[in-house]
Amino acid sequence: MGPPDTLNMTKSNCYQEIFSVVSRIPKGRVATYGQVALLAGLPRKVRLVGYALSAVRNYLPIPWHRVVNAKGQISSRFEESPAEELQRLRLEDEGVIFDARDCIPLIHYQWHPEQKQR
DNA sequence: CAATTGACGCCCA
DNA sequence: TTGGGCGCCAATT
Repeated sequence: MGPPDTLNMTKSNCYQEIFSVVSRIPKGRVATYGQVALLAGLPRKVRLVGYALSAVRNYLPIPWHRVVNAKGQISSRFEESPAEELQRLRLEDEGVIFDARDCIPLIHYQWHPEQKQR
């Protein structure tokens, strides 16, 4: 079971695009699922983003924790998952502050890829 | 091959 | 303001 450093579980270009976008989110910033879908060129396939992220493995260098829903909250998994807690811890570790309603003020933390780094 | 399932987002009551 | 419902469509079973 060679731990692949490549996304060998990726079976489509959709996933590649999604992971590519997520990988560009800077530390300490967040992007919404809809935003990622848009940037990946998949305007209405918002749910596919969440689907793709669920396939991400821990050893893969993808900052999946920087993707939150449109309200700025950490999206609930199917069932209560430690991943949700981990996501919050990672974000706080990057300097993201949650408000009293467990929301991340997108007005302040949302990523704005002004110029595509090329 | 057909049905079900999502780590969502938007609309409307 | 908040909650419920529906649309999206690839992936999975």
